[in-house]
Amino acid sequence: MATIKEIAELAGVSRGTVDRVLNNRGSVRAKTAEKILEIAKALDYKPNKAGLTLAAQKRRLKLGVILFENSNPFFDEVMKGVRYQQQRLNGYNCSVLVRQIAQNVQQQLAAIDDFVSQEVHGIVLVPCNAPEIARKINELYDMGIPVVTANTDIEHSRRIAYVGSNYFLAGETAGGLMGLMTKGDIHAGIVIGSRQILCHTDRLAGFQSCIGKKYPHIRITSIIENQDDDVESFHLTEKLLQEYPQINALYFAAGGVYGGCKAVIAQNRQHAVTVIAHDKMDKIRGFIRDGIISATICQQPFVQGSKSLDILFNYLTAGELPEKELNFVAVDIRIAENV
Amino acid sequence: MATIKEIAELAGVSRGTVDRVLNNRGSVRAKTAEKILEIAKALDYKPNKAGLTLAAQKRRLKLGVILFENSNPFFDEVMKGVRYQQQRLNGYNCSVLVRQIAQNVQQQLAAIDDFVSQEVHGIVLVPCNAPEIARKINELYDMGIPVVTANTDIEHSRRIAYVGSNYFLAGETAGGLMGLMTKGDIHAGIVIGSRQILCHTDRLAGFQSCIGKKYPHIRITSIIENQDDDVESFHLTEKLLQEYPQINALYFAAGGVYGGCKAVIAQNRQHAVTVIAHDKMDKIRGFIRDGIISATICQQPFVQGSKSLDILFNYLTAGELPEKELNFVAVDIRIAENV
DNA sequence: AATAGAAACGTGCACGTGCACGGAATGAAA
DNA sequence: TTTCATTCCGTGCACGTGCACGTTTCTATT
Repeated sequence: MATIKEIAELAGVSRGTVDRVLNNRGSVRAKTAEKILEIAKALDYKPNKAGLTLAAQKRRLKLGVILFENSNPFFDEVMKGVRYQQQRLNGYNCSVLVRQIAQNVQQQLAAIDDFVSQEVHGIVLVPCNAPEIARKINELYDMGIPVVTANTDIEHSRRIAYVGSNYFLAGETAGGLMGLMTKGDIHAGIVIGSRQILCHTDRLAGFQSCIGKKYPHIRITSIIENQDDDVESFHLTEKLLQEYPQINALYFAAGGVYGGCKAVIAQNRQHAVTVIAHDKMDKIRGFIRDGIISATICQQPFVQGSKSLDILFNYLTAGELPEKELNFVAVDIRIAENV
Repeated sequence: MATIKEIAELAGVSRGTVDRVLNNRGSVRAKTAEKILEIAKALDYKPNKAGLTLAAQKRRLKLGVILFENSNPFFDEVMKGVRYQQQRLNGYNCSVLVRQIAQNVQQQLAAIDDFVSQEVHGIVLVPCNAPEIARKINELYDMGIPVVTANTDIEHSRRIAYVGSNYFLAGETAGGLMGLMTKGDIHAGIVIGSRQILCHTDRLAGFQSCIGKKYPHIRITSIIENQDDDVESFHLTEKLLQEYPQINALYFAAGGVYGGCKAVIAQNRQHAVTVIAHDKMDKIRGFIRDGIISATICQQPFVQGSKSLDILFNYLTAGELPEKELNFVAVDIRIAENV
């Protein structure tokens, strides 16, 4: 690997000049610059990462993470990934501040401002889907504070990267699993959180698309909304099962899986109903192990937490963006055996 | 984060002395050492990783990778992970040499010796299961050349880490999928590579264990060995299907999946037979997409290739071992939708 | 008490990069 | 020719660590 020093020697100039050319900060004669660029190209110069990070940590890096409070157990898992990366980055003299807030545009804006006043160098954000947030992200970008979105993306914003699921594909996969795990006439009920939330409707669309294309033996009987709430979910699912005794499959496209399963058990239908769900929080892990939930599709919360921070850190130290702006985590299927 | 310099100043000694104490290379008065250790503990000193890597690359690191030649397409995927990491590590002035050899103890020993004569600082190895190899690994360890095993582990050896599947668990998961994806009386045929190969028998044992415990509707009709060869696999599977017309499920526990599927299609049984297999090489990806293979369990070859090198590099630069000696890759289920 | 020898410790360089400061060369105007 | 400003470029330090070398202090022996 070529170093700046080597290039400088070959070009007969000093390291400083090479640095100016490579990071084009001007004040170099065109002829000299050309010569240096030529040599750099010939030697295939790539900046040494250890050197970059070392130089970058003159200023002790401060990163901020904003995600939703742990009313949602999913974010506990994301947090584990954040914690892991926090510890790792600590070894690079980089500190990570975490703020868990309610899912609320105003609070989110306030949290961002607070981080700015604390002079963080970059932010990982699970954005609320509002134009104010998108505008704020662009402001931050202009101020030189890069933002990485995690779990949920946001349109019309110059976030440097997104780390999370492809929700439509996850829905399709859920449909595929239900298709493979059922035979004969199937009457499927679908439980989603809310039709207002993009992630939920994306999954729903994917599911319907797959069923429609490949599995005509499955008929969608009813779609209900449980607001991601277990109590609500219990009652609505119970009502659904009573109203449609022919239902023999359920797809939980979002939260409230625990409450829904409880309703299935309360009706003693757990052997008659094939349940497909998402994620594998501790609360429902037992249901997966016992086969009450046949399969679940996970969005790798740990990876989301750790990777988003990693991307931000690399951007700030090495000035390096990931190849893909959209870093989709794999659609991860779990059944009783590999949960 | 505390630095050596800070500790030195607080202890009223020089950086060199602190270095000697922290890396206990002796020649420091007990009282001084104690004082330094105390301060280091109080400040929670952790060596800075960027500094470590920078210091380590005075000697240009050379790593060696030995895996089996691409007669086996699985290792092409592993190679992609190796290539990725190779490029990344290049940015740390670390070069990676790769050697693909036949699955043969003598050749493997020769390849190792060759790497040693080229003065590599560490080796990633897919080991042949032979005591000579284990002994060689221990020799290398004593010479200060650490070895990370990938894909297959080896007993009684002081490899610093293993990166690969838990084969028994993967087999159990295959059983679980077949159980979930079939109804009624099932007669299952099993095709493995060889009973001599530990990975294959581990998967088989896991599969049988799961079926025996949870899915009495599945009866294992016959177990055949195809030596991981597609031509062999085609003929044997064809014979199997002819001999047992009642077979309506197949588990391919190892290679030769392509040949086996071809036999199923040749018999026009693809709609009657539920096929579960492992891995998703390009060759069989079409079968997965078309639903001829209902599900496949992957061992994340890319991760195996990249992670093993990463562990080795971290060990050599930061002197850091992963928390777990056994780094199992997740049991990764794929169906048509998420392949 | 003198001296050798060992133990204990300090100093400086290397690793690769970024950046501030200052010096040298160049050109234009007086 | 001198003066001045601008462009261009070299030098040195910082970041954190490891290690070779050199120097000082202590202990033991004559």
